[in-house]
Parts: sequence; C-alpha cells; structure tokens
Amino acid sequence: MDNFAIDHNSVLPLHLQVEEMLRKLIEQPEYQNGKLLPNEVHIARKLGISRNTVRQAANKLVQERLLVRKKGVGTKVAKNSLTTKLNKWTSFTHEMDEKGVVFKNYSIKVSLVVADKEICSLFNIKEKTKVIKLERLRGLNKGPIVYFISYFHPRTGLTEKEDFSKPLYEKLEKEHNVTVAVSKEGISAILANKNLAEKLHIKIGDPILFRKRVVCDPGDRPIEYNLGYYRADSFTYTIDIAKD
Amino acid sequence: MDNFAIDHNSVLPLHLQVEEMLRKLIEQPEYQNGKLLPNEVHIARKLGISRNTVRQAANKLVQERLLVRKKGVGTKVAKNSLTTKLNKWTSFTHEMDEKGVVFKNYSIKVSLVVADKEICSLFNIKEKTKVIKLERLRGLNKGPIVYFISYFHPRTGLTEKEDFSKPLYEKLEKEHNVTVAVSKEGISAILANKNLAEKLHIKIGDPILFRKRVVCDPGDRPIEYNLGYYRADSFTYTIDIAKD
DNA sequence: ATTAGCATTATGTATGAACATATGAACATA
DNA sequence: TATGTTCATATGTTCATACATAATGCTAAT
Repeated sequence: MDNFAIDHNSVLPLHLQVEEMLRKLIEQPEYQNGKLLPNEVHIARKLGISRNTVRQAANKLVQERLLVRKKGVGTKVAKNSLTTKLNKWTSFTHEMDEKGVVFKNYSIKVSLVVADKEICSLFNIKEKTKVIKLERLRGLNKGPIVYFISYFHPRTGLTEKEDFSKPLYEKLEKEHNVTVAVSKEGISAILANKNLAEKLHIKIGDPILFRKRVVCDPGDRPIEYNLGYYRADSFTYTIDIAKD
Repeated sequence: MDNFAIDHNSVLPLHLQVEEMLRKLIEQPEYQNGKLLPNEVHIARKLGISRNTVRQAANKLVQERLLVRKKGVGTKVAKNSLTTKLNKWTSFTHEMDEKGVVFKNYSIKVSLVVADKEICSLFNIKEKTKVIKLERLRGLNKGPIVYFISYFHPRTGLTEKEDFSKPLYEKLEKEHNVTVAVSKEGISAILANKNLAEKLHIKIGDPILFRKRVVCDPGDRPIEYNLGYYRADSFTYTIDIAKD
C-alpha cells in the first residue's frame, strides 16, 4: 500500500482506484493469513482522501465476501472457505449491465423444424408438428461466450419472420403477451466438439458448461426449450430453485 | 411513502428503516410497471434525513438487483427478468454471517464404515477399506435445513473419536494440515423419502435439492465425498465452475 | 483471584454540503 | 430536416465531521 498513489486527475473515480489497490493489497500472504488490514482512518490519511471513499471501496469487497469487518476490531480477508469467489459470474454480468456493456448477438439463425420426440412430449403437441428453432451465438465484444438453441412452443405465436435481435423475453411479453418463469434446469459439463469449438473460439476438447432448461409461463406451461453451451473458462453459474 | 415516518429513536438504524420502506414502496404496481421512484433528494427531504442515508438504503436494493439507477434520469424497479431473486440464498447466508447467526449442528453421527465401490474408486483405495463416515443435520434456529453425509479419505487422518462439532474445514487445515478446494459438483432435485422428511421436518414427497460433491486438496487429490440434501423451499443454490 | 467498569480502538451510522456527469427535452441554428 | 446549444434534473463522487457501538484489554474494587 505504501508505494501506491491516488491520482486525483484520473477519469477513474477515487473509490475505484482504492478498490483496485485493496484487491492487490489483500493478495499478500500476510493478509491472506488473517492479519488485520490497516484501519480505514489510517488508509484514508495515508492516501490523502476521505474515510468515506475508503469505505465505499471496501464495501465492494465486503459485498463480494472477500473482506469481513468486525466492529471495534478491524477488517481482514475472509477465510477462503468454499463460498469464496462464489458470486463472480453474477456480479460480473451485473457490472456489465451497469456499464452498458451488454451481451450481443454474434449470429442468429431462425428456422422452422419438425419437433423431435423429446420436444413433442415436453410441449405436449402432436408428432411431426413444426416448431420455431432459434440458434444464437452470444457474447461480449471480446468474443462469443455462449451458444443457444431454443425451441418455442406454438402457443407463443412466434413466426419465422420474427426479428430476434431484440431482447427475447421482453419481446415475448410485449408483442406476444407471454410472461416467462424458469421452471426446470439441468446443467452438466461436456467437451467441445468441432462445431462448438469453432463457434465459441475454443479448442476441440475444451470444457463447456451445458445447460438444459425449460422456460415456462406462470401457469407452468412450457414456452421454450433451451439448450445453452457456455465457455467454461472463468464461468460461474447460478441456479434458482426458489419457487415463490 | 407518504404515510411513512422515520423513528429517530428506534434502535433500528435509519438506513434500515428506509430500506424497509423502499421494499414496501416498490411493491406497488405503478413502480413495478416502470414508474420512476421519487428522487433521492425528494425522499431525503420528505423523511427529514440526509440524502446519503437514503442512498445507503437504496444501494442495498440496487445491489440485490431490485432497483436500477440511471444517472440524470432516476431510479426504478428492475425488469423482473429471469435473474430476479437470484441471489436470495447467498445474500441470506451472508447476512446471517454478518449478524452472527450461524448454521448450527442439530445432530452429528460419526462411524467407521466399509467403503463401497464408488467411494473406493473415487478415493483410489483398496476395496473394503474402512473410512470415516460423518452424518450431520444442520440448520438455523428455526429448524434444520440440510442433511450432510461425508466420507473422508484415510489420508486426512481423521478418526472416529474426532470432535466434529468444530468447523470442519478449519479443523482439517489446522489439526490435520489438509487444505481444501472443491473440484467437482453435481446437483439435482429429488423427492423426500421417509427418512429425509423426518430429518428435515418436511413432508414425504417434498422437493429436496441434492448435491453431490467431491472436495479435493490443491493437488486435486480427493479429500471428502459429500452428499447434501437441502430443503428446497426458498433455496437458491450457486455453483462455481471457475477454475483459476 | 475474580469481576465490574473504564479507556481505547475500529467499524457503524448519519449529516450536509459541493461539484461532476449523464440524460432528455426544449430551443436555436444551419 | 438535421444538428448544435443550453438547461433542468437526478444520480455519481467526494469531502469533513460527529457521534454511536461493539470488542478488547487493562485496571481497580470486591
């Protein structure tokens, strides 16, 4: 911390600078081993900024469970128990949202296909019924992250000519009066085959997080059958089992 | 909001009072439909408190993804997309931690059992080797939440006489010099049988979140084989797939 | 020796003020 | 019509300050 300086002229807000500083600081073995961090007042004075700003920065790390504070005692690095690093992915997407960096579509393909047995029994429709199939490759600017395949129940009224570049669930709600709620999910890990490897810009045999999902309306009627293939590097996945 | 008053004499901090107020406020249909909340300055003036305190309260909800703020525009309720309510469980446990309310053991049973085939192959030990089996029923004051069964690799040096009421992984690190890191997890949902229903205080047939987990040391050698049966009501589970 | 109480320390809560910056609307100009 | 300009607005950042409260250890009274 000693050889670290705040740049008051930087476009980066002070609290973000301090946050970065703290992240680096707490990597040091002493702090990993449970030594108390310098106290807030001390840090503030040392960096020549307000205590509030230091707190604002530290709050972020507390929120991420990297730090634990104890009134009257001090602040230290959280025991690296199993829960550490847990919220990496969710907070990542949230931050992207906040900064306006959004998931974008790399490519979209819409087709009308004959539903296979699994889909027919899931959707409870006659065999050989045709359904809309949507394939999307999505990711950030730096590259694709997930490859989605979706099948939609005829009930949705979606057609082949639909503009699928708009946000999907928003579209369903607004234009087709269909509200959604996930009901069942299953996840597993698979290895990339040639097709997936090319799409996701990874090597054949690289790990992929595979998610199978049935999206239903509030009445628990299936709306969408969704297959997601995620690049597994640095990926944290969250499932919601809550019913209410 | 109008018929709401701040109690400066309450033991409850102001920001918590405001937080509660906001939670109630945003349940109203108008705000659910996208209407902007009253702005921070207005709320502050109205309640007779500082804007910072209002912000502190609102921050919590932003953090939970219940609210979204937009500079120069205002604050409104987040679109209830699929991610809403996602972090309920993790944030719940975190808050319990902060308040010192901890998971406690309802019952503990330790035994020495002959490892079955699955465990032997997983632990890479000879068939019929005996291993320590630990059964724990854990939860909060209001009742049990999870039933764990753990099998430990002989390498850990754990014995039948061990005091398992202490924190498990802490114990392994300090007393047995074994550091842990989860390596593989699988989760699924099952229905409660008679045994589980009795243990978890639920009805037979109620949903249970089943987690199978192999806990390894940093060298990726298996330490523990863990089966967890979680009450599935209001339960949100998070998996970390990241490797680094 | 044990305990009650006190001082110290660090975080927790709260205030009020000021300026920065993004947004969108109204207005003006080319 | 299209493009700037300005302005009001609401959130974002930062500051200095004050007091509350929990934890810890020391000290003095029992």
